Amino acid sequence: MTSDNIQKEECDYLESYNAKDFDRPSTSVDNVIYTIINNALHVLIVKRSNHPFKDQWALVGGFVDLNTDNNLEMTAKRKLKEKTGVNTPYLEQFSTIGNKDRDPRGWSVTTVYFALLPSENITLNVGKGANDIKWAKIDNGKISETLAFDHSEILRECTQRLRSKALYTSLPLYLMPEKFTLHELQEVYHAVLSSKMDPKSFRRRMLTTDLLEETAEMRQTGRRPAMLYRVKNDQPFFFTRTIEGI
Amino acid sequence: MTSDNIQKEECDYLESYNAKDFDRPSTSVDNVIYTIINNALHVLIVKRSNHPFKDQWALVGGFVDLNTDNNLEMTAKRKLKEKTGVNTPYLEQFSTIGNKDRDPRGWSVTTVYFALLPSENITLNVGKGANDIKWAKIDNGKISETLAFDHSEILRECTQRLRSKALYTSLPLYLMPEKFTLHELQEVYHAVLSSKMDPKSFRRRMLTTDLLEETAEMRQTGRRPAMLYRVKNDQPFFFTRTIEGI
DNA sequence: AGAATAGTGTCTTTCAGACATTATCTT
DNA sequence: AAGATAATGTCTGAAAGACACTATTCT
Repeated sequence: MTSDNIQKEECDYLESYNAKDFDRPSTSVDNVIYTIINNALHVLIVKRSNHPFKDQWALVGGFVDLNTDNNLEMTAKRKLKEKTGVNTPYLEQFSTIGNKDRDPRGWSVTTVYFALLPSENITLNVGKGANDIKWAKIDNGKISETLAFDHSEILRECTQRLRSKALYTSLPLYLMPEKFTLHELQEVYHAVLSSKMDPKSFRRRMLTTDLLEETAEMRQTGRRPAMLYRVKNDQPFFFTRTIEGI
Repeated sequence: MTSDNIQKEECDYLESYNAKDFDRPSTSVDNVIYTIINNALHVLIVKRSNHPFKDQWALVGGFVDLNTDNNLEMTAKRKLKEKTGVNTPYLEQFSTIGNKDRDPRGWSVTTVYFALLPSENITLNVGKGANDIKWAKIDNGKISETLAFDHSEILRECTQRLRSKALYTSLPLYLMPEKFTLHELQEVYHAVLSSKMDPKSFRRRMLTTDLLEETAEMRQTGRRPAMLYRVKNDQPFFFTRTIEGI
């Protein structure tokens, strides 16, 4: 058969193809949206206003809308913008969970993204499908609320991933406001890692790369003023060695 | 409203819920199955016997079967077993691609897994939906065949991921036969990385961890015989520093 | 002996760990 | 001066890089 014939055949096939002929799992996206508040890691959760799991807390997510979303990442960004009013500076696909038991309505697939945001300039908005929204504090990798579906497990695994990445990447930089001191940055690493690091090792690591640049300003704290830095290069950086907590 | 009432309400909701009421993307799984043949990295591809992309090469994949597959990983393992006759010693979820353009039939989501297998004991089988199957040699991150859908790009990105993981993990061990020499293991690392490593550094790294154990045998090569090793601990190992190519 | 492959000795380099010390500010 | 926070000096240690060297086999 010639290649032209195959193309003709494929057109005929596509015309007669009916997307509803086969059973398909439902497809959603969930976001684990992290920020830092009062030196502690927090995650954004919403209270569901619809069944199933009505009135329970859940991650920020929703079904893919085949009409408005060109791809999965657009679904993630749409939900994130709807709830926070901002575009996230960092969004990474974490993992996809699909099985027949996670949703009482049947076979369901969710693609989980995680986002890192500075907490300034965010105005929380309950948006569609929710009647409450809040930042939940992460303590020892867990929050006090029980989440809908398998979201508690997703949150635990995602936070574990963020933690292990903080040992060899600059990802926590995406949680920082525009200007910050090295000490403040180290506190954010501590919040993510749940462990402390040697200040000399930490500063050496941050300053020998080309990640930061000094501003002309100092943070006036009432004690010795601290140099304010800003991010110079907004690509994530991967160190060749991991750093240890204390 | 009491919690009992919510539960009752949820039951009513689920009874009236019809899974076909909303448009859903099609959901598939694709496997990037790697092995080593003649000291070169290869990937398993099949020739499609159905539209779309009929008679073109593609990764080993297929739609999720909601009746037989309890979760996404089962779909991946089912297709892998169907084509190779074996269960893979290593399977990792790589990434999920979902958009409206990747499949001419419309919005489609695929979850990509990658597998690492020793090439022994494999009997290739065309299985369903294919009329040919073969190992394609990966040269500089690419194969000579053009793949269906977005599979060429998926393969490129997945191979890049495997490469970067080889710099700080023991993953290439899953490509080895039961017994192997350190030199053979290093050759496999070279095939994955497309670059050479210092033999002293490589051996030191492999032997100071608890990954391998000596067998009582030597490989007779016609020159100085080499010690044969086997894997002692089959968990993947993460080194705290990356190794450099030459 | 010479070639080929296996494997080692050892010095250098890099960067983190440890921890004492100095610097700059306020009260 | 005392106290608090910011920042550095400097020694040690772990593991990789570089590369010359030895070991074991076959012809």
